[in-house]
Formats: sequence, C-alpha cells, structure tokens
Amino acid sequence: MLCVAILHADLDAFYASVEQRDDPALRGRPVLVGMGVVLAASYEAKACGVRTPMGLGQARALCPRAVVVPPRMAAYSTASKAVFEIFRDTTPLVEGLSIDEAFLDVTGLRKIRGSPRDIAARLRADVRDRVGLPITVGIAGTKFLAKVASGVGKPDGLLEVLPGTELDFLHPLPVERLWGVGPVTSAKLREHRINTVGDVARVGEAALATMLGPHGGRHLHALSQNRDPRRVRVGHRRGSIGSQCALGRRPRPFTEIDATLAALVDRVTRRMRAANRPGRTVTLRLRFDDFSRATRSRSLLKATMQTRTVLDTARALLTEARPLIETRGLTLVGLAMSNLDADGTSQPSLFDDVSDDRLDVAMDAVRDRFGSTALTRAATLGRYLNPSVPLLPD
DNA sequence: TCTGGGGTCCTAGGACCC
DNA sequence: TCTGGGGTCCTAGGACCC
Repeated sequence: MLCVAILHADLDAFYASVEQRDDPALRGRPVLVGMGVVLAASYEAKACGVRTPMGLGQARALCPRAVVVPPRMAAYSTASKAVFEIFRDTTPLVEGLSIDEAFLDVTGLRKIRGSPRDIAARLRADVRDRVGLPITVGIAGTKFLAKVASGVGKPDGLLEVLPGTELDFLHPLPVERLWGVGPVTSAKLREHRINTVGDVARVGEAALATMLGPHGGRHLHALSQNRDPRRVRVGHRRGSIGSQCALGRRPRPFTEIDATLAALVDRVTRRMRAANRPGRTVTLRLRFDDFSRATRSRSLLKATMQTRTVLDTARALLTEARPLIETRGLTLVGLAMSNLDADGTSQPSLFDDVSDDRLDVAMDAVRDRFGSTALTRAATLGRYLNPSVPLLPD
C-alpha cells in the first residue's frame, strides 16, 4: 500500500531572515524589510503586531525598536536558489510555489532515505547548515494538508499529520487556515456561524454552494474532508510576466503615466526575452484613489516579446482607459503579458510566415473596414492574408 | 489600517464555430 | 427559416496567495 507523503517547506519570514543572517547586529531584534510598506517582518517584529503589507509608519509605531532595512532582492534570489538546490537534492519531485516555499513528494523514498519525518528533519538541518536560514516543514498525505501543517508549525518547526489523524488535526482549526479562504470568504462563512474547518465539514456542500457558488462550495467542502487529489507537479511554468508601479495619491499628468507605462513595458519585455517566453495577451492594470481596480486587455495575433509591439498595444489600452483615469484618480499602473509560449518553442500561428510589415498593412485595412475590435478576430484578418485574396481591399 | 510587487485561479457574458 | 447543444477564445472583474 503506497502511502503518499508530501512535504510543504516554507522559509520563515524569508527576507527578514536573510537580513538577520547577513548582519549579526540584527539577530534577535525586530527587523522590518521594506520601502514604504512592510515586505517582510522578523518574528520579533511580528510579536508587536506588525503584518504585511502594512505601511512602514504604522509598523514603526507598533514596534519602535524595529530596524528597517531596504530590500535586497538579489540576495534573496541567491538564497532561494541555494535552498531549492537542497530541495532537489532531497527528491526530484519538487514544485516551487514562490521564492520561499515548495512542495516535495517523498512518497517513494522511504527505503532509501527513511521516513518522511526523517527526511524533513534532514532537510531542515541542511537548510540551516548550508544556507543559514530557518525553515518550517509540514508533512501530510495531501498538498493542502501539508501546507496547513507548515502554517501551524511555524516558525522554525516540523509538523507531521499522521495518516488516520487528519480530520482530528484539521477540524478544530479556524476557517482562515484553509488555503483559499481570505477576508471575503471568511466573512461570509462567519456570518453563517461557520468558524472552524469542522463547521465547514458539517454544514454540507449544498449549503456552502449557496454561499460561495458551486465551485467554491465543492472546493471548500472537499478540503474540509482533506480530499485533495492534486499531485506535486515538476517543471510547472508560470503563465504570466508582469510589473507594476504604485504612483501615490498625488495627481499625475497623463504624459507622466504614459512614461511610466513605457518603463513597465521595457522591464517586462526584457524579462520575457531573458526567459525566452513570448506572449500574446497584453493586460493593463489600474488602481484608483478609492482602491477600486480595472483591467484592460488585448490579445495579439502573434506572440511577441518586442518592446515596440507591446508598447503600442499598451498605449492603446491606456488611451481607452483615459476617461476612467481622469475621473477616478490613478494610484497604480501595471502591465502583464500572458498567454505565454512555452520556452523557446513558439506556438505555430496562422501568421508566423507573415512579415510584420504585411501584418501591419492588413491590420490597418481590417481596422478601416470593421473597426478595431475586429482586429482580435484571427479569422477576419486571415481572409485578408490569404494569398488568393488581394491584401488590400479596393 | 489605508495598502508593494509578483503571481494564480475562477466566473461570466458575448462572439464564433461545428 | 428557425432551432439546439457543445466547445473555444476573448475580455473584465474578483478573490486569493506570498
């Protein structure tokens, strides 16, 4: 009988721990990493009630003794790579979730590397000895429960949920411990006096579905019974590359917003080229004074990572959104590219053998005849590009 | 307690295709 | 001429995660 064993390994207060590792004067003291807002707080700072993302001013008020350090992303990236090397030394079945956490499937390793608990203990020691950082590991038979276990086991802990004891462990926990329950879902559940995971399990899928929708209800109910069939996925590629920039509350002239957008496009397309991941959908993200948000997106005909093409599209989206920006007051602008091609290998497209010049002419022709929304219809454009049809109408 | 920067996934309507 | 069901893609919004 194969007993699935999944580890969820999660570095503790990652950025702050790296700072404490690299500067002995910071050890044992409350440390805040951030610029403007708190990106990470050491456990000494969390003890004062500091949370992310909290304004630095407020955090200092809560924790006057805290040392504030600016983020050093390169150092965190290096530390992360070293830790992931240890993960992959442990098992080839590693699924990274973010810069500081991953799932490891150690199901098949019992004979050669010992029990999951032994493996986890060695992993923690290796991270401590080789990288100098504290890490918490949760062990369970599902990804979901392993993650819950590491959350409960923090900081610098090891928590195994033994087979057969899953529901005893899970049911007393508050609903907020469930992965996917944030402020909105939590408020809805608590309104119905559903406070613990056990309450979720008892209330039944149908009742949950009326509160959270069919998918949400099914999902949450399954988790409350520890039903989570997802396997650890290796080599999972991200689906989007983006960047954003908070502008503050001061009103900005449109030309300045446009310049910011151009800088974002430059940053994003550079990263796409570095990763060799051309993308087809351009999304403009906006946030306003009242914290409301809006997105505008456009899918191109061919995946691209060219600055010029993406910038033209992004500018068109920005122009469309201009009335919104002028009435609501912009506080953040972001740009994301999605629909990314797999590494290096472009998805064959109808337009691969069409030169950009020819495409431009065809797009202009379609825009004139049918309006700009028709541009996203590949079939419409395709008729103009068919060699048997004259490129330009008339 | 007024909020950064990087992401993921789900929903839902409309256009369009067979 | 009117009709249905199933599916994909696009766009916009929302919740959530670290």
